Amino acid sequence: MAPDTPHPVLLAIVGPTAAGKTALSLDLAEALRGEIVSADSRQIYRGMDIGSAKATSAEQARVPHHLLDLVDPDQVLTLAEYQQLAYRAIDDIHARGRLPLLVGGSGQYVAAVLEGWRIPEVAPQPELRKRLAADAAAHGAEALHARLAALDPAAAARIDYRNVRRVIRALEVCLVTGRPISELQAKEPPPYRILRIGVTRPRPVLYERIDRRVDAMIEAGLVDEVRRLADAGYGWDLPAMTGLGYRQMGLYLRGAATLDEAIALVKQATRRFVRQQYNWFPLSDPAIHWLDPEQVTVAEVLDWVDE
RNA sequence: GCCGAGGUAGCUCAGUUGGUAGAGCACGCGACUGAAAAUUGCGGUGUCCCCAGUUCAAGUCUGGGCCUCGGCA
Repeated sequence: MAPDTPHPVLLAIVGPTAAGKTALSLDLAEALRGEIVSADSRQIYRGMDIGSAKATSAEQARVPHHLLDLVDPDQVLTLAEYQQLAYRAIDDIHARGRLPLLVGGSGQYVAAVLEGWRIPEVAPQPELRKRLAADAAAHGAEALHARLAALDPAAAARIDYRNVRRVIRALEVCLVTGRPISELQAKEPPPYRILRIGVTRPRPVLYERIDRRVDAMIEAGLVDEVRRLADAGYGWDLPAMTGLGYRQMGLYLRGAATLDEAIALVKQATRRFVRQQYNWFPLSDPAIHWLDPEQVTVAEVLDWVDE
């Protein structure tokens, strides 16, 4: 047989919010004839542009973007659906002879794509979830967790009983399929040569950038954007409306906080989010080529990508 | 200036009859397989304003000082 054709390359740009992933990925995509596949759980919503720091129309004109504006804020796009769409977009970009860049800060989305999570094929069952949640409220989280332990000890051992949301999902899969969720979960790495670039900054610098970015979002009209969504009838409990910026502006619009308080809350929540993101993208991960945009030039990054 | 209240963790504060401190938030570290910017676990934080005194022992009692807030002038 002929030597294997090398797997096509997938460039992944990961890292915490406000570190500069967008700027770097635009430069790289232009230089490498690439197209951007967003891995951002907030930029999938139409009408949520400022708060989600979505690429502007000017930026989207520079480089083709995929997986933005997929659904309205009252619609749900599940992880499994996102994963499928991402693979489709990546394969399509490859087929056209271009380079896909997976860019985003939603750790779970990135992991699902790069690690090839095989996600149990059980769509959310709203009424079952409601029943289980009521159960937990009535008899306690431990009782619900005990139910899971009876059906799937391995899964129960991995999930804290107080994390009711994840206990419910695990139970949901076990009850619907009749099989333990822990047996249905697997990883099948996708057939790409994956290069991971992590964009990072010293923590204090990052926090400073967050503060400035939130201020810029306010100036760009975040309050109006959120008001428009609320006026359109999107409820504050929707997943889309609980995102950073939207939730806190909601407090302001409902009179539960002053604008200054709401702004401070956005900044604080974003810092917390950054810490959570580093759990998905550890600085110690040898698979990630970390860089600080202040320390390297795009040309140097390109050299590295070329190997 | 007088009267009152107060100074304890980055912030807001709790601290029993004296036995060298603790909550929330912040902050730090983790988990994560169809809600994930969600949900969730763990963990420090420290001249207890300063000086002197009483005491085996002072955040706690006494005296003095400094500062903050409120009221009255």
